[in-house]
Amino acid sequence: MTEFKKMAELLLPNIDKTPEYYENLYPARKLSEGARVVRIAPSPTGYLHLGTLFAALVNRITATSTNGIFFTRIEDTDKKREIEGGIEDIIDGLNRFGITIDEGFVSGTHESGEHGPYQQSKRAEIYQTYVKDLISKGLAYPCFCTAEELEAVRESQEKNKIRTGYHGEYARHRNITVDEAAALIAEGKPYVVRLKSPGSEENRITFDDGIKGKIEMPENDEDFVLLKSDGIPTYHFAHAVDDHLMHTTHVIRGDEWISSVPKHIQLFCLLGFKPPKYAHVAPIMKLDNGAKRKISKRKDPEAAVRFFAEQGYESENVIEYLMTIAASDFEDWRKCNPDASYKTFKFNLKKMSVSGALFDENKLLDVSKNRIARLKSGEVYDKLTAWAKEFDGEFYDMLTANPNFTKAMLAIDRDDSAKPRKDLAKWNEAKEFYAYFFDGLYSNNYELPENIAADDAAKFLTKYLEVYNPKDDRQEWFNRIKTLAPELNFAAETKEYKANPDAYKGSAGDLSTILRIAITGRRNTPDLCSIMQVLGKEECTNRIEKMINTIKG
RNA sequence: GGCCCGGUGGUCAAGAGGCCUAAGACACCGCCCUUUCACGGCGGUAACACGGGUUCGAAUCCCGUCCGGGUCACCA
Repeated sequence: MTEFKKMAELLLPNIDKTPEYYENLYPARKLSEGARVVRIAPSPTGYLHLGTLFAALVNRITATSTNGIFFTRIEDTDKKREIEGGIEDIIDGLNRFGITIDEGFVSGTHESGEHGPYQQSKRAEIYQTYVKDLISKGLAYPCFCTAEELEAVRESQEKNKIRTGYHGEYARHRNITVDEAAALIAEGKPYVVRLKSPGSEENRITFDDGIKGKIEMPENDEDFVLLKSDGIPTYHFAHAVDDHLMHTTHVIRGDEWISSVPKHIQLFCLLGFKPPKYAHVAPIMKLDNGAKRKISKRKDPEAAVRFFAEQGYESENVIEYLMTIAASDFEDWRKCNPDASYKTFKFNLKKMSVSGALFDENKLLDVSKNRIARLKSGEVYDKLTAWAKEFDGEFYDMLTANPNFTKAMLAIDRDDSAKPRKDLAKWNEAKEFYAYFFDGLYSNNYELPENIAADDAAKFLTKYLEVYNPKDDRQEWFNRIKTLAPELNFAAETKEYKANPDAYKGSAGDLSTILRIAITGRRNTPDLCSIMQVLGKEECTNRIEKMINTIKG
């Protein structure tokens, strides 16, 4: 038995499987030509945030547009940082945004697929099998350095302006013998397993990034950690083993990983795996005191996807916005295909931006408005009440007390309009926007514009009550106001008034403003005639009388 | 600091040596439409980081400077 094999047996005596066993267990996928197998590998160390959602979306549409597979894998190798409910929040969150998952963790609690388990904490034996193989080939070894020792080396390297890290002559345990290791183990010393990197800083490696193009970097010469002292792999090692065994073809991930690519490529080669294609997505940025920086889940409330739900952004509208960032030609496509699902958009990784885009809430608002404007009142009702049910119980009760009333309200300037209003971008704006339809929200202090005298307002409203007919259509409704205009010394036609402003107190438009204030307490609202129809004769009459009395009293 | 990547209006961006007098969208401003607001229509302000090359010709290619971002863990 060689020294290396002895070392392997010493370190991992209980591992009796071989890499071949797993190679046979997870045979290649049968997929059509050009199909891409992609994945997202979140770690449950926090809640679903915008960056993860974005990466998931890009992976999802890549799989969709190539008839490939999109799977999820939970990277729970860092037990210290893991949070309760993290998996559920991320996976179920993805589902809520309409990101369908073909394989792996398809929900927070269920996994499916032939290539599992899809949770790294359940794959320890697999990783250890490959590590054992590496050790037995002299490509990995145990390192007994303590954190303090490592830190001391790093400090001295810094002081002497030497490249920091565990490489070359600084790789202290690189040539440790079996006997030495056995002695240390017998003493109960903890250790990690490191890669014995055959690389050199002098050599350059190049790879063709799916988004950024050709990238050239020094080869990895760092004896980085494969297995932590608890026997759990680091990200790098788990990535190589998992994506090989799961037959990932394209690794699409955040560009903070670019600098690790030399490690990853080296690992794939040493393990005898074919490396996947890499594509590194630029992060979504945020402006902070004039400086651009990666959006952070700790500092930025909008980084947590929960924020959008609370605000009442429709999840599909957030996706719509993210698509505009992911593909610069998406908006043009949308213009030509207003009704199509974004999933049918022909997505091309190569067209993605190489640098990070600033998160633009104005744009999100605009995209959302445009989408909501396309909805009919029934759909708006369903979505709005679904939101209110979760985030605003009081409003929910108001909305659902009389569904037909609420739907009629939502239909104003929407259902029969060729150019539907674009006013609501997110549901938390609705309460304020529609306040005057609800007893608990409506209030009125009868504030008139400066050019209208209270007396005139009262006179007009009194006369209006005499002719008010709730059955009027829009045209008749306004005609009635026009007919009242002359006797109050207001111009019936706006043009007339504008041509000769001194001859009148105002125009019919001003009179409708008085009515609008009486009914809604506001100067600006959607179509007043429709509002009055929805409110009904009794309510309108009451509101008008109340204003008359307030002015006179 | 080393190593990577990147710099076109306030934002997202089109742009592959001549089609660039630099598109489009968001935001902003103005006008028109209009019973208000919104919608819609029309118009406007506003950009190739800087300096050197290469070339008949540079936003586009090369070099340098500056600026920004990422990364240098028993985190992912």
